[in-house]
Amino acid sequence: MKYASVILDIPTQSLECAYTYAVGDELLADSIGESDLIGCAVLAPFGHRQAVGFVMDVFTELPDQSIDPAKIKPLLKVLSKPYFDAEGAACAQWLADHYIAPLASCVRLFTPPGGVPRMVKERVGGWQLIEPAIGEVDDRWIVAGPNFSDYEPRKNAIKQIMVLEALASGGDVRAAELATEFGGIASTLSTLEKKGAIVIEHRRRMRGIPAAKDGVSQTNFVPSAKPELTQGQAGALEVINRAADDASGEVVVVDGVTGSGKTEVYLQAIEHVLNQGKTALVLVPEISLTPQTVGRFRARFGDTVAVMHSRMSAGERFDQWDFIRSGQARVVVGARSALFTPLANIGLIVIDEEHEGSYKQDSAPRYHARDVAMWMAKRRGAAVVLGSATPALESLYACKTRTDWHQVSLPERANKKPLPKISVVDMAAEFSSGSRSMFSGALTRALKEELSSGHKVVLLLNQRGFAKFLLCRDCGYVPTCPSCSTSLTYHEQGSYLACHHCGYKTSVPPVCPECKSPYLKKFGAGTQRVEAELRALLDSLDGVGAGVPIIRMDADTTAKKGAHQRLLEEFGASQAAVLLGTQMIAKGLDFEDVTVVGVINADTQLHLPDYRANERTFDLIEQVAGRAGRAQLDGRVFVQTYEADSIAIRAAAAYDRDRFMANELIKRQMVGYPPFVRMANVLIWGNTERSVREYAEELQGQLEDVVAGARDVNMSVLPAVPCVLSKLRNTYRYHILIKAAPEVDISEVLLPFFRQRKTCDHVNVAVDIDPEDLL
DNA sequence: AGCACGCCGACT
DNA sequence: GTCGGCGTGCTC
Repeated sequence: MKYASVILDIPTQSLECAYTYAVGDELLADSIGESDLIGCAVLAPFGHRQAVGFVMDVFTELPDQSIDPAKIKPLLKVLSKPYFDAEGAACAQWLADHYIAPLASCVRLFTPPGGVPRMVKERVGGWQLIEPAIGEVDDRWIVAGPNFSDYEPRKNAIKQIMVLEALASGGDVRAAELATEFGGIASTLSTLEKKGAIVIEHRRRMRGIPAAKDGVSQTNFVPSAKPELTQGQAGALEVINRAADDASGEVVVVDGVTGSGKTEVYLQAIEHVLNQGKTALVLVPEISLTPQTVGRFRARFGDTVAVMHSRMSAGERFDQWDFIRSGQARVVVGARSALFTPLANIGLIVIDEEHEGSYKQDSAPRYHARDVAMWMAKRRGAAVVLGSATPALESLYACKTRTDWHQVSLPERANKKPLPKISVVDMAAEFSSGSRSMFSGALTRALKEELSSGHKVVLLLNQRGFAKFLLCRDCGYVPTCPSCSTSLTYHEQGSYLACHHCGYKTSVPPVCPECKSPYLKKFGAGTQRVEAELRALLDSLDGVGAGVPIIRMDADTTAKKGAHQRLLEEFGASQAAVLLGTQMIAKGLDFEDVTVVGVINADTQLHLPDYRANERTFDLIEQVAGRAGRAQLDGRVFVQTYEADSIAIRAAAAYDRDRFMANELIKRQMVGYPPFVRMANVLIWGNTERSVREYAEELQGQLEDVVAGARDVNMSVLPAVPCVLSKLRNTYRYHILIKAAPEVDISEVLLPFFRQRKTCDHVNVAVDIDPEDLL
């Protein structure tokens, strides 16, 4: 008798542990071999009803002595092919433990969305098993039959003749294609098939990919040319290849300025592991996952490239998932969720734009793709490449302090062009000299010069500043917390300033405490208003005028599917034009005739109560500067700011990351932030302020007991305070920050407490390990 | 005594 | 997530 350990797909905290079921021999015989039972969806009896579960492990003997053998029931049915293997099961368990998340939610990461059977509650009659609505789809293909050349259609059988001609000139055709061209052809085809002139074949179709001749593979694929590597690229490739050959989970940080050809290094490193019979996984931030990005990988590796991201339809994802599972896919390019596709034999995991916050999932399980990739690589003997023009401070610090992290630099652009000169424009000075415009004199002059000579301009509106703060327009003073060194956020109701780390509160000062100016501004401006002002400005400039289009790219204008792409094409096709947008335009754009880049408000996020604020500002400037002067034309960059003396902005303007990093590391060490401490953020939210606050305070006490109970652990629980976004979508939010020394495994200490904690009605609790932000 | 309600543990 | 067992407290 075999036994299966099953995690039930019922998302609740009280069903965390796996249940053991007997596996009947006839069940195995009817479905699949025993080794493949791991990862399968199964139907299991559970109390008086049935539930869908996933097999985590298979045993030949009863594994756990504590279970009464009489209670064990047999599994009823195997519902699917395996979604993951033993390695995947181990990963799900690790995710659940490390991120303190329900195991069922971690297992679900491995299943193709929409393609999984589940139990659904009916209005009458209780629970019902719903088999997946999404599965394989076939295309009908018309292929020449045995009598193809002999068959003579009647002269008036026009449709028959057209079909045969199409077949003779273009080879195999899809029935659907012929139908769109010639209209109803069903009877025509059946006649031709009867005569043996054609054969109709059913071939598996890949949704989202133009149908290829034999369903999947392109027969006439020619890989794109491998360009000669620069010295820097060759050096980076060598380090990566060595790490891949070492197969011990080493990490290589590729620190390459924009345009330095990081992608080519990835391509050749992937080729290296493919040649050894291994596979490769490439993660890209969701917004950078454009057809062009995928195209570069397809151009080199052809139809062995699978793609996986959240904007694909459920059908497309299912097809790609199945393509990967079949083993035909050798390279997977995708967003963070691609980590969980069934790619076997991974030799290399590339994470591009490694510093991007979107690699952290913001709902349970709150995993970070980089950390999951590193865990996987270690287990499976792969190497990890972290690529970025602005690697995360933590990554650079790890390279300096750990032997299994390596850093390689690509300091030169592949086209040998120098990086564009960055000018910092002090907006406080502009203001005191009488200008009230949001566009400085220097930027206005540059707009006029470049647009009138037919070049393009990119303007970035740094909108990551929804938390309002107070700013003195004369001296740039921003009120900060006396004990936390973060800026205070402005609260409309009650008109007070508050610190969201320690709870410090103070009233709004009537004049600037530094220079006594009454011009205290509450900060935060929208793209629409900037667009209107920019339009007025352009229309007033000689040689520019109303003919120059402004293309606005923000969350609003890119909401529709394909809008992002369309706006970029519009910008590319224009002569002189301005692209005005939020963060999303900071990276990946590659237009040859962009000669000016302007950052309207570089400092808004400097004042967010976020310990990464300086780093994010530095990154943003470096990233957006790389958009200028990518081809023959020289580029200029203007950074407008009220914080002209801020280290982040000064150092970014000088492309001096070492200086920034040295300064920032000292600050982080003093105030106690990563990489010098590890953090966990406990979020508490619910419908009434009082119940949330009271529960948060109770939880704080319990957590303090937990930490006190853990011996020799350097760890502390900060007081429960309202979140920066204290009221969000009608829920009230509190948080408790926990800090620990870097060597402490926070999850290990907190896990038992949260696993046994009873859920509380009306108040929800979530733990965020290594939080990306504390808002 | 009889019943409504809420809490708590079991479910393999 | 759902059920049933059990204790509490109110009602007939």
